Amino acid sequence: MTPQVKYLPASERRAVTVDTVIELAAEQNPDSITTAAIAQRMGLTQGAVFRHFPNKDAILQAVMEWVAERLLFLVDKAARAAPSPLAALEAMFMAHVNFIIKHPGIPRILFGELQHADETIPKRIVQTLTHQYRERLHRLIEKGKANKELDANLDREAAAFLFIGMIQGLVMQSLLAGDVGRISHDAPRVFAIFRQGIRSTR
Amino acid sequence: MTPQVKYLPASERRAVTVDTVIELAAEQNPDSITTAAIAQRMGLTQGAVFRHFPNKDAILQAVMEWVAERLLFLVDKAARAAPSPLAALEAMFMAHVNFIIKHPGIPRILFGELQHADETIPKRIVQTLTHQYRERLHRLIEKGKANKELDANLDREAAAFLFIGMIQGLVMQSLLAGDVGRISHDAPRVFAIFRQGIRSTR
DNA sequence: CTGTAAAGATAGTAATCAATTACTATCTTT
DNA sequence: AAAGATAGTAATTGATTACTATCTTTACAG
Repeated sequence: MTPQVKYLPASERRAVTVDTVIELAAEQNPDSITTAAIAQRMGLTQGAVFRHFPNKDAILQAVMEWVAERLLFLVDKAARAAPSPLAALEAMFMAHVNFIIKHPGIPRILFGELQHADETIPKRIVQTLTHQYRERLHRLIEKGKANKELDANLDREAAAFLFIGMIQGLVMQSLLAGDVGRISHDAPRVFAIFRQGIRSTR
Repeated sequence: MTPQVKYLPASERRAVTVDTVIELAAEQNPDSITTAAIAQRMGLTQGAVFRHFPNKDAILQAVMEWVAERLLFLVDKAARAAPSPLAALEAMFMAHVNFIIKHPGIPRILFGELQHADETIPKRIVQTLTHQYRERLHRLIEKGKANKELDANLDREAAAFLFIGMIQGLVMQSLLAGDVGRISHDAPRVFAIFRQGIRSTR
């Protein structure tokens, strides 16, 4: 996908490298993506990669930073455009799901990072991301309670948990089936049950 | 944990190897568990492992088979002992969660397997497992509908999805926090929302 | 047009890991 | 207790991988 152009300015090369890693992660186990594979996909030799990153971890770190920034941006945009807290939750959900459909490699990289036992820098970025993500969910849920849209007794932490869990589940099933397209089919149906679980009982 | 005894009969050695891999997976990235590490943990040399398994993949395969069999057994037992379909779903959920708390390495191995792009044998075992798991969920949901416990219009596939997704989410959060104990605290709260989402609206 | 700094190519190194092989220790059976 | 079977050892091999040192090409400013 990403064009194979030589002699890019350093900042562009770093951006292309990030794109390439995400692209490769959609096709193979992210942990087994070699610097040689990244270079080949860009049309460079392996050594050239190290002109732009001090080591391999720095590449992954750049990927994680891009993902965190981009995902939060898209999700915020979707939530802002929604007319009510509950609608915002659904919009956020669908925006997240669509982001994953567009970049199927990303959840795989995320999962892979979480596997590492030690506290790597990429893992810390994921932690910060999910923390900020949960904060947004908590805020929307409280607004929904004030709004009477959501059950006043709703356990907001558990609800935020379930929200993220739904996405996890969708991703896992699509990994199992090897079919990313299924997600867009299943996502609204799953959200419907969630909605029933959190909304106020009239 | 597993005792370091030499000259075990082949079948026992294979069983100990499986235990050891699950043990190691709780401590480090499953993909980076080397045959040397497995051997060392058992008190053997690296080469000895290959006396009992033709290659490394066969070890993982044995692990997956053990997990699939054991999980389905525990989950079935829990469901059978429950007084109603909805209670069975909850019992199944808690049995699954407790299984993971006891063996935190297992979900990590599972995730790791799903990452592989090609159709490996371990991946196929996971597919079979989740298929059988979903069948059980579908059956319980239909029973619950007949029983009037569950909403007659409930989308059973989406509900099964969400059920598995909840567990995924709990596991992922515990991986993030590096604290398996949190699961037992959060699991019932998350299930409560799920219950609200699927039960019949009286 | 040309000098130069940045980007990339080439050709390595050291470390790691799965797998193999020739040999040895231990158990089991009769 | 001898003989055969089973389990484990020690050393090695070939492949892979992140990373590096040195040389070459390109883009572009003046």
